[in-house]
Amino acid sequence: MLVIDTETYLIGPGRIAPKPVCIQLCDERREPWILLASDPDTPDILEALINEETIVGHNLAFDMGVLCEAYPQLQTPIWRAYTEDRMLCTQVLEKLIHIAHGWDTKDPRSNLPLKTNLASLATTYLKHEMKGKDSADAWRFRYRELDSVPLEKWAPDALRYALDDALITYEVHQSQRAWMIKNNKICMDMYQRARGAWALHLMGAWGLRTDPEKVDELAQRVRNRVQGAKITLQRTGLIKPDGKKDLKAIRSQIDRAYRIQGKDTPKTAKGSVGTSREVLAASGDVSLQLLASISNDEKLLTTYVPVLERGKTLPVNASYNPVVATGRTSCRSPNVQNQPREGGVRECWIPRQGNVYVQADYSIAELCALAQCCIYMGVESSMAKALNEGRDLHLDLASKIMSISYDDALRLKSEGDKEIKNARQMAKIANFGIPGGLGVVSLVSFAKMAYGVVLTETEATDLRNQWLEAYPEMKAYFRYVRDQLRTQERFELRQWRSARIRGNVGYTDGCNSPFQGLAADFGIDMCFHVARACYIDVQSPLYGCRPVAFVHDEIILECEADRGHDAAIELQAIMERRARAWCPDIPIVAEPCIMTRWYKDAETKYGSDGRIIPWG
DNA sequence: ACGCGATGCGCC
DNA sequence: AAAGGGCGCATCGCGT
Repeated sequence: MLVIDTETYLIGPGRIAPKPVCIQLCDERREPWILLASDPDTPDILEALINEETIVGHNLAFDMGVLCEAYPQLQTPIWRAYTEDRMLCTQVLEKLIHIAHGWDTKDPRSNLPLKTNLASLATTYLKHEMKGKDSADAWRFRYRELDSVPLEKWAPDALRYALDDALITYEVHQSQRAWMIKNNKICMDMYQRARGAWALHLMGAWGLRTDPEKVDELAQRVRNRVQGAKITLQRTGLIKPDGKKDLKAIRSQIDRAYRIQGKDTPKTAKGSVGTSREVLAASGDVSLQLLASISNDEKLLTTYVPVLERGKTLPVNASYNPVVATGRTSCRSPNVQNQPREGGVRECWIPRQGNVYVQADYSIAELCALAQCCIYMGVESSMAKALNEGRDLHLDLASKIMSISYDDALRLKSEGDKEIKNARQMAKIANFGIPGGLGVVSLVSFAKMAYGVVLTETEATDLRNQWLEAYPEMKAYFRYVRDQLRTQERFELRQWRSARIRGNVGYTDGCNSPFQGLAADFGIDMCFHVARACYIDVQSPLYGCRPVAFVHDEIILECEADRGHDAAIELQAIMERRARAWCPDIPIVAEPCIMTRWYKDAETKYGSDGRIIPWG
């Protein structure tokens, strides 16, 4: 086992893999040593080590990105080591440990906020304070001053700081292993997630660009609408002279408006007057309704437009979190996983000159994963059966709701029958809502929120019963979770196949996690395999493509325009193959397409020669 | 000036 | 028996 750490030039937009200054190493001898990046022997030494050892690092993906960029000869060895489960990130492992215990705010071992930076881990595991006592920390951002400077001339603190990081990482990792064993919480998917972290890091590092003209158009449009309304609202006192909302005034006006209507004032969880768009819109008050009408544009203007502006001149480098409680990933700075589908934000993202986006997503990934979970449980699954018969799952349920055969449902749908269309809509509500443990009351609001469908409680009850009848295995699925909770308030969940542990779950999260986590597992696994094809598989049609975004069941690559078709087909093939590896009993389908921008509902579009051409 | 809880809202 | 989950981000307002 070998710890690798690097000190580098500074990071900046478009510079996520900066030039290294030195590489520190530490193995079981616990005597860290250092290689100068400028030493011509360094890449060969590293190559030999990476070919042999299990490599450990804190935020390892960053260091591997640095090394790949500085020494192209290391690319293949690094990818091989990831593929052979010889790459391990202590930061990712720490997150898995937290999830396994079900911790989310404080680390009970140290009573400190739950963080995963190296200093926090040193405190928690080693009782070692990395900061404050000396000047070593001061070197953190100054290593570029030491580029090509022989080690004899380094300030002792600069050397010590660099070496300490490697040693501490080594010691922390030993402690993590001891902790997992002592608490019987071995994080079996730590290598898998380290792979995912690597693929996601590369996506963030490559970055996304925006279309300057489109961004300006959007910004202009949205700004005008918000500005106009704000001037009016300042006169009515709902917005203060400084442009900020006066929540006190807004809340009291909402209260008044609802009283006038003879309705109860909507309250939040903590008991204050709710101020959501829905509340404002239903207030019957013109000013409040005006406020509601700009809510959407305000969100675009404050959250999304500034990021799009940045992308006009520099790559936007999102940073991904390779694992959260359910097993999914998350993304920040910016969060490219929650770009609005409506309003023209997505369409501002464009591939670099001469490229197209090759994109694909899994269809009904989580439902497929749910069916596979039932099979893993040893339960016969009619959902799996329907999927294996190639049925559209929503239409299948719709046919059962209407008490007709699947073939008749297919025929009616193709004829544009209204009743079957409605039934299929109801089926979607059931399929997407109920697996997570939605009760009747919540199902009603879920239908309204997500689909604009108004259900009575009776209708929701019927729908839920029909769903349970169509998929009898789901009774066993829910029963398993209930059984866990018969003798305890919370329990420890073990994911199928990945064996990832999630501690401290109750009923609804206990229902959700198995299938959401399984879909997340094959999603991130797919990212790794796609990225590997893009970066090092010279034989692959994806070679040279660059993944730029991952959104749970969707991946987007930049690809040279004339290679789009072959890339799309290969992307689909890898995606379906990786899904199979996790869900061997379910045929999971990926749908590829080519786009000139990030369109929300792009579909596979064929040219006259039968090859896929850009959508939109 | 800054931190933080509450609230609301974007996505899958 | 009943029970959607879970991210990130911006804003407001209060407290230190």
